[in-house]
Amino acid sequence: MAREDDARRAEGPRANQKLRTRKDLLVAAARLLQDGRTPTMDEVAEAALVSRATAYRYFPTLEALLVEAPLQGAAPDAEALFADDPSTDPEQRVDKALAALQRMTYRNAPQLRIMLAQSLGTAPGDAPRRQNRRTQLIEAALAPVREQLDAATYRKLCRALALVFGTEAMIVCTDVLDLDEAAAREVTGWTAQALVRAALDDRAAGTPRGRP
Amino acid sequence: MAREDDARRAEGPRANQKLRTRKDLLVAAARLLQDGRTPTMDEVAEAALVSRATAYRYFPTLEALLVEAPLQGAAPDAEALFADDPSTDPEQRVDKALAALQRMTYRNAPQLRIMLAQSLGTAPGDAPRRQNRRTQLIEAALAPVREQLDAATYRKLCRALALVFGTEAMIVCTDVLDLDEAAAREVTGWTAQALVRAALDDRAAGTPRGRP
DNA sequence: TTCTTTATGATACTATAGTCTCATAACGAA
DNA sequence: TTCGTTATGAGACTATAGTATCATAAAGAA
Repeated sequence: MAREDDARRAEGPRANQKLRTRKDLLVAAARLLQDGRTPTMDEVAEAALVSRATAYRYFPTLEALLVEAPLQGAAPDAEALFADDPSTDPEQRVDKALAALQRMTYRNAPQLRIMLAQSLGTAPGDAPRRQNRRTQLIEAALAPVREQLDAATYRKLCRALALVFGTEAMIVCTDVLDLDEAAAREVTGWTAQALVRAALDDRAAGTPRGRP
Repeated sequence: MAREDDARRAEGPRANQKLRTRKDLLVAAARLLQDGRTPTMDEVAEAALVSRATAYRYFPTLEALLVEAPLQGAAPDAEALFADDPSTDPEQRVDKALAALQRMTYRNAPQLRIMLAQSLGTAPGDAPRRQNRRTQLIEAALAPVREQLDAATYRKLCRALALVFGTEAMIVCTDVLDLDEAAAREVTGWTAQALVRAALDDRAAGTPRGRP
């Protein structure tokens, strides 16, 4: 019984002790990740006041530990974000959702980089599905106009916005374009706005590719 | 003279020998990467018929070697792509460039995934720069309209298109949206087209945010 | 050919990831 | 309290990344 790959639901004896140890490791990892560098398993274990062997008893790899480390400010909840927002302007709502997600993304950039790198390593087929925050957010922002667009256009807009909304867009802005957060905000905001308008124009024009 | 961090331009004596060794390492790495797994420095060195120590004389890290490994079908050369293309329609040219890059991207998807994962591992500051194919391609496609746009709009359009043109867009389409290559082509094509039009509309409207 | 220069190979070294084993200390029940 | 169970700590072990050093073989010039 040396290995217990998933101790998420602490069962059996000493459940509380195991939950505490697990939480201590995750909190320690998150705290070290905030500094922007990838800690070693030794460092996380030391910060959590446990031995390295124990750390490996709870997480099979260092990455598994880092990936589960809690994100600061949690994910922006789609429903909460628009709960008391009477606006029906899709551009405004999309911009609001994008801003919220981007704030979270940049705040947790080091962790998200590691999580993305991890998911890239495994084959896309058999891989554990990536958690998908963006789709909910995008659909919530577009809710007021969903009925105004035909299904194909709506789906296309959702997909196009997914290119702008996630960690990957942050990676492009940082690593390829060398932009800071404010500049990234500007570019992604303009892009999202252009896409929403284009979808609405598609509706107005009738034919998908038609121009006046 | 143990280290020679950048032997790209072989200078001094035995220039040819050094060029050959360097090329052998890159070719070996590329061949191993085709299989979809990340090779060790030992494996690359052995495949290239050199010692591990020599491999480190040419590339400071394994990552630096893998990142420079050549891709199948080379990168679509921006100048060659538009050399005998008289078209000045920016939408058409952008679409052509996007199609060419995407073909290459999907052809080398496994290798590009590894390369991206590698580059994500290191901090964005001190990391070895990622090779950047997309910017040249985008600028070549937009050459005919560059003068028609003010500098800020042009720059914004280039950056926005960078979100759609690279490996990251392929990752989003595959891992998040679960699209095949054809569907990805459709979404990115529509997105790029919308962005080009939006930039041209910005010009027509005078004020960046104005709508008729 | 011979000699100098230098790219290379061999090897040892440290640091970290990850696995495994065993002894111990702490928990929880009696 | 005592006692059995078990989470933990300590440490050895392998594999790989990366560095450093020294001897050798090969290139190129005389």
